[in-house]
Amino acid sequence: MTGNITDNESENFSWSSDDDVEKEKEVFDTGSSLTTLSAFNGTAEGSSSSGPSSTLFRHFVGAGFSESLVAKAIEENGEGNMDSILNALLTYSALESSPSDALDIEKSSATEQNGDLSKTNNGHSDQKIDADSDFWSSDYDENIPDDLSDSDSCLGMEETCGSLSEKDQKLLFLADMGYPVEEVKIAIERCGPESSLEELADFLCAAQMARASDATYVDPPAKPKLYSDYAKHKKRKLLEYEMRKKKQKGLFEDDEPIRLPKPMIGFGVPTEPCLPFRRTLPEAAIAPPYFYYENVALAPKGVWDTISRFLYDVQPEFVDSKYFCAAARKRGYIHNLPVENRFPLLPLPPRTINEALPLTRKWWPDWDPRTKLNCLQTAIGSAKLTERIRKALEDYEGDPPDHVKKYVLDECRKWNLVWVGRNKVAPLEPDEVEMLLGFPRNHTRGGGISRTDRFKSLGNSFQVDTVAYHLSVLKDLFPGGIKVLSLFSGIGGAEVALHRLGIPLKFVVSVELAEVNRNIQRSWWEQTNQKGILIDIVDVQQLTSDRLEQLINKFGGFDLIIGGSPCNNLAGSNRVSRDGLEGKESSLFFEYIRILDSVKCIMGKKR
DNA sequence: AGTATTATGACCTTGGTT
DNA sequence: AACCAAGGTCATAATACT
Repeated sequence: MTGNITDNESENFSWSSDDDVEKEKEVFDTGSSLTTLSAFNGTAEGSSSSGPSSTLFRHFVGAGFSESLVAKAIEENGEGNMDSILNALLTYSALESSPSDALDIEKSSATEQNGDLSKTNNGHSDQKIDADSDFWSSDYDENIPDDLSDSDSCLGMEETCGSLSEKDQKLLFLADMGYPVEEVKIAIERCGPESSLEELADFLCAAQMARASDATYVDPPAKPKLYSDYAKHKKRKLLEYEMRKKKQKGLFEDDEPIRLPKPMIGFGVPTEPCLPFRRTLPEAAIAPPYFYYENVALAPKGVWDTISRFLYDVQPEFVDSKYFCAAARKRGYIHNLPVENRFPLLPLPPRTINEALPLTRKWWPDWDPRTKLNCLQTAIGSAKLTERIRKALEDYEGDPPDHVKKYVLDECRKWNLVWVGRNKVAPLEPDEVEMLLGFPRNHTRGGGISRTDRFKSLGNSFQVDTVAYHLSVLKDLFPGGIKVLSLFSGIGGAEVALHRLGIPLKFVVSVELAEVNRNIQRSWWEQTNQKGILIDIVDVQQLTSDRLEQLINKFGGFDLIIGGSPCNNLAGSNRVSRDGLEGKESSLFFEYIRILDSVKCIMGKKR
């Protein structure tokens, strides 16, 4: 697979190969970044007004905008308003490039990507090249006119009556190409309703090829004629899509917003059947180290678009942990890990409430249809509430009337209450939460942590089985152990996941502000007889580029940078300060990308 | 002073109807 | 298109209690 990066093939990483973005980054890092960074580190405490301003600057530049434009955008929009800055930058860029060229708007940095395609074919672009040139080959250009003419009816229909949804259009179209309808449906679900025809076709094609190599399945013979037809349709469709996008959103909006997939299983989960999937990473994301970023899936509008933009335009993988355990946990993960040949932690955890909490079975009324818990949060239901529920139920001998059932069920869902006796519901205990999240029993117990803090720490953590499934591909890549930089690591979900996968932890730098969490992780580290080195860092701002360089020099770089930045400004449960990415804690996201970029640069220079 | 308890909506998505 | 209704969400801050 294309992203497999081992130490011995470090020469052809993309940062050294080409393009202006990288050059700019390089120049910037060797030059002014030092001053701005040190200024930032030095004055961060004092100029509390707008936190990571120079970090912002640096990473807008890192994202490919020129320094002067970034400076201008920040000056005009203020440091606090990130969206405005982004909009301004996108506007500048759009104005700079020719606005008449529809295809240039397709990707946010279309011109650079075109350059990439013509210049470099290494790494990830294999499949892309296939799709663009080989597969739907030849008469790409010549046939556009008569293709347009012979498809006018179709086009006109769509534009005038517009009754077909975009999804249905894609479905019909791909079905027309000879793909089975069921497969197309799966592809659309898996790639998301907003996925492009290219993505869908890639998906379907990969599935077919995978099956072709599978002895039990006899693939129908390929039909070359269809593919050339496809080339024509594809061209027209793409143009059409661009037109519609431009019409709907205007020039300055970004691409289609990221949508949540249904079902929310990302590139697959061990418990659900799915087609094999291959993905093509953006060029900029294919370079060591591996990174893995996590946050809540249901963030305010546009947040994931922004996050994705800062993480090299890698699309998030949205996964609901209800496919791994008995509790839901809808999260987005942006990573550059391979997605083939994943395997789950064994034994598979119980996936229903019934199995996970067998003692509740006896008391579970048949009018409570829940089989999964909702998201495990940081706060639990109050005693007053469970008392109210008990009293509401005690008035009736058998089944309560519907309105009481609804009240009880609503509260049970909202607070994840389970049945522990006749007419008695209760919130989960901390050890039950530990188990559901995949942590060893008593992971967060004792050592001076309060019960309240246990719930808080657990509620803020990874679901270990889910993350481990994604990280499982690292086991073959790093048989001798792995060097991890763990940001906002909390109670150490990432470390626990790697450990349970049997991947030796050679070297872990863990950044965590809360002392109770550091204690938990240190305690786990010692109890599991880890042979590697664990370095605690309290504040993420202590991880300056100097410090990073020092650490990298000492231990030879990092293999994996993993972390989820604080979500409390994004989470729906927050009634007070759901401020999006500009929130106080959410801004730590920019520390994540600062550190990721910094490590990439330092490690890049070493090679 | 630290911990436990409690009350406190809003935003987004989805699905349905008008 | 517009509207509505419903479900779900890695939380915060005031208050009470040790």
